[in-house]
Amino acid sequence: MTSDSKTSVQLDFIGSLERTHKLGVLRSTDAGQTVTLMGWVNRRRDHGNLIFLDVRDRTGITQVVFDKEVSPAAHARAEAARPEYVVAATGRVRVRGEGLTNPNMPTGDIEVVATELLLLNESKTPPFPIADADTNVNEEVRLKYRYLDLRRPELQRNFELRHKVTRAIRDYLSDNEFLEIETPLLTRSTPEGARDYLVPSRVHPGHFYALPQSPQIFKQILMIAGFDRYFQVARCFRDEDLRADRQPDFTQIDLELTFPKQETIFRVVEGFLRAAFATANITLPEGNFIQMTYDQAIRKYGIDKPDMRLPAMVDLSAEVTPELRESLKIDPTLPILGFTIPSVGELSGTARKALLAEVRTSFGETGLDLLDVARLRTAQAFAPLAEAITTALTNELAAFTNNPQITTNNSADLHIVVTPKPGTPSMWNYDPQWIYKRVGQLRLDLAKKYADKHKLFEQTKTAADFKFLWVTDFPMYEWSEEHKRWDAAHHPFTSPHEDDITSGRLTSDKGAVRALAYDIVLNGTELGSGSIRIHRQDVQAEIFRSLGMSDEEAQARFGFFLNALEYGTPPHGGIALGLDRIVMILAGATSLREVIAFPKTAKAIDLMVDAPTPVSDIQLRDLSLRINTRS
RNA sequence: GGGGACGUAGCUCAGUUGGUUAGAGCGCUGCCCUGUCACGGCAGAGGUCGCGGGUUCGAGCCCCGUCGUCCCCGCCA
Repeated sequence: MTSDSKTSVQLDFIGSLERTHKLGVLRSTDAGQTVTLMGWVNRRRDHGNLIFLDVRDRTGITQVVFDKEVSPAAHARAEAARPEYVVAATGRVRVRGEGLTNPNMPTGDIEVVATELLLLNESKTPPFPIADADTNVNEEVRLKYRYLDLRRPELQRNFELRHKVTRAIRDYLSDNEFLEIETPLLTRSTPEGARDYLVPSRVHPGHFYALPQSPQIFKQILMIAGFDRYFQVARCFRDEDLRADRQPDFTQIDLELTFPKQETIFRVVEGFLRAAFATANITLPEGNFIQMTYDQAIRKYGIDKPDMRLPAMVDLSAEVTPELRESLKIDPTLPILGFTIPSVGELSGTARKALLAEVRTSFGETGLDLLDVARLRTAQAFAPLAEAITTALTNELAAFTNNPQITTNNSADLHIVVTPKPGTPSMWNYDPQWIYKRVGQLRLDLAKKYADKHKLFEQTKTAADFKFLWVTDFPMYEWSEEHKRWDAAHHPFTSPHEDDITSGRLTSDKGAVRALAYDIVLNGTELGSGSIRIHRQDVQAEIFRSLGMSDEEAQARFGFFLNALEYGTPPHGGIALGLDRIVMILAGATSLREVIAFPKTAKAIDLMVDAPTPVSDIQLRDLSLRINTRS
């Protein structure tokens, strides 16, 4: 503490001194060279007449020795050095003697015997240690002192990885005839979708720019303009509540191309992901990523972004005979779903009952219930049912377990079976889709709860950690309870399947219309989302109408775009992937904040620069704004 | 908007049933130490227990409110 007020350290000017090597590079083959190293003091070990300084930069750490007998002056300077001081050391590289090497450091075979030390800058005692790799510091402190947090090797690695991934993607797309084209950040509000960040116009009082939620319309216009293939590492802005994997401003790999099939786009994305992962020394298997429809995803996983690191759900309807259904009074139109959480270990009877009770409580008044398979087995009448269910679940697990990461061990696996309670769907006011989703959620909750046991979420830094898939044929429309209308599930420029247009379903059966829209999913996280776009003005107008938008309204909102569509728009489509999420998963991080240099808190505050802030009355007056604080 | 967890020394945390002067490890400061690499030894400094109010003879601990951080739901075309 008192060091903070200490001003006695005499600092040195750098003069004409030049750095000869970075701190991760010297090896025994460099022995004998005279070198000048510059960096931060990682640690100081003071043995009196012998002092060791570990000097650190982004590339690594090198041990510098100060021997009073070799250079009393340098030794005296080293006595004053403290952690995070910036130093320049000159000396000779020496191979360390027998028993003195450090096998844990790449530079551990050598050390530099210093003849001179310059203290280029001092440092206050950092609020948290930079040198400790396993530091577990409150994020509030880390974000306030982000410049120190970023100095930690762990984060430096994350940002090196991010750079490499970004570069690999840029190179791959460039090599495949994509042009990187920038689009404006000051643009116009598009009323659908997330809330916009708005920027008031000084020149046009009462008018606002919006920061783009994505470059969607611009990239489509670039296709109309004939650029053929476009991409951009694009900043995007959405004013919605945050999560561990959601920041208000974030980066997308945005791309669009003309005359594509869905598969054209899939192959491009698979190509650049393979290249990106290769830079992290992860070789993704050859061949296309697996693919399933939205409908299949919901039925097998209860979610549109399945985590393929876990076994799927199984519809056990076939195992429950009609007579049994009758006697259990379970509605025949509703699914009975089971799934397995592998390798949770044997649960005692008490533990099993407690778990089931907890789950039942979480179901609340939803009309779902659990079958206790273990108990069913003990009742003679139901033993065959228990057997059939267990067999079905075990078969699914066996299929899944082609994955060498786990082994099947029946008694250690947790089987969960969810049934609708006796009664009709109308009684409980749900549809089958809702059941799939609820059980899918339970599957994820329990998998998280037992993550330490099954270890399926653990990173081994091999390709087996990363389970990609494409989800296709999303619904075109989504019923909005809030607005009592059909909204575009993806965005209103998405093309429906052509036969859904010709069949008239756009008006007659909106819920059944499938879009040429697709997501790419990695380990249960949505990495990206795209679609084949509408390229005909008449179809676009019809879609707007089907969304309840009058021609006048469509003109007012998207007139410029509808006009552009009338000048020879080629068929086109594309996708955008969250770069931050790709890097996060690749880095083994669980929060975007670990891979964004200057992230915001859950309340969208930047704790380092302290943003947002109020602005002066003069600024407000220039913008013709008045603050009306809500009470 | 809703639910949950957390907030005590610079950092990570402990703090019993409400009871005297609030502790530990790391870090920091001073001294000693020529082979350490999480160096070691001795001594020392460091606290508005997030903030405000209440209950009580007495509050880090109980109650109410508030602020902040994290996680989840809603929301995120």
